[in-house]
Amino acid sequence: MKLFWARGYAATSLTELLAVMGIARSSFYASFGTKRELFCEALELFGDRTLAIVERDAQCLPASALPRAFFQSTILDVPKHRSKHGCMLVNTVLELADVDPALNQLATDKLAAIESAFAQAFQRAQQSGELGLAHSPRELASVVMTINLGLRVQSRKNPSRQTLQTMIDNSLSMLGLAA
Amino acid sequence: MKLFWARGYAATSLTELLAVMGIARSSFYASFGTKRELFCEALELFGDRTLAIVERDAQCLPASALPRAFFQSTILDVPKHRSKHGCMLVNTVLELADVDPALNQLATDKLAAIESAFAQAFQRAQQSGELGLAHSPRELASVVMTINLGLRVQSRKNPSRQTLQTMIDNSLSMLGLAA
DNA sequence: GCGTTATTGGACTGATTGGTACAGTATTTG
DNA sequence: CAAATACTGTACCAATCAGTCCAATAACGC
Repeated sequence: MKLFWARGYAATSLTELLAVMGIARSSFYASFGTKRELFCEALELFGDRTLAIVERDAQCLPASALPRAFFQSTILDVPKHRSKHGCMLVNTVLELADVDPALNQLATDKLAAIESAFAQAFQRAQQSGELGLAHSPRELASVVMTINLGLRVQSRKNPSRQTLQTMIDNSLSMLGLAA
Repeated sequence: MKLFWARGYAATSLTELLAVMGIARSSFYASFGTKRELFCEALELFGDRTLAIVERDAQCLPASALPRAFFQSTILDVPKHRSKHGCMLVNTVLELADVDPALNQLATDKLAAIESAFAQAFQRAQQSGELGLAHSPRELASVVMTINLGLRVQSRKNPSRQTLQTMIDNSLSMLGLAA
């Protein structure tokens, strides 16, 4: 998963894959089928882990702090080489949108699930009066997601942590979610 | 350029390239050198055209209307198959960040030039009093850019024009740049 | 008209790709 | 210990890749 994450689907050769997995070619095909199947599994795993972060934070944090917490744990609180890899879902959408529609759909669905988790958290917060009613939960979640995608692209160029930090701060403050 | 734009670098084979260019293999290498060189030229062309859009709009539009005008002409005012291709600079960064640092740098630089054009427009607008001083021009430009990147990712999944339109509206309204 | 320059199509190379086949060797299970 | 299972290393396949070479042909300038 880490290799696919860093280098994308096409640029990851089977030989490299075998090297980092530490298994023989035959074992690979016996256990995982094709390269594409393994990529699917990796993508699914990545998506689930990311979704889990949002859902975990949603349980113990006020909704207004959710976006910042998410950016913190996916972009800032990771070793630099990790944050440089961006988000595997985003990478996949951009690499494969016009090449492999099925994989694009898989990544898109996972992103939608994450957005949906945000929307639900915002909805609960509005019902409890914790969050204003200026925008609908889905609108809010959509914008948070757009910014998230943008930040993930930003982190794939080679920015300093400081640059990322201020980009996150600026984005959130303009959203009125700086809190 | 269009083919590279749609399918990325690795997924575009020389054979496909020759087909759409309507030239023979030998002519290709005689005129353009390698596949990578052509990609560079295409990337440069794409970047320059995009930059030209911002600079044109900056001359005849108030700065507060600039982001919307940019999203309009790069995402909405294009045939659907075009907007689905996203932004070639963004696509390149995400595909090649960990694979070809030089190309990544080239795309990153072009993106920086676009951001810089926004920043200059915002600065002029602040000097003329047209724009508030709540945020610095560079901060504003950075956030506009992040949202731009996010929207380009969004448009690479398969969204309806309506979906894109509302995402743009929501993003801009939350920025206080809805104007 | 002729000579030069572009352009062609196709054969070819060497490398790499994902994927298969198989005999041999560990490892595990009973 | 023995049988079954898992895994290895390697050779191999067909396909594709980017890039080279060259003789034949077309287009152009004079």
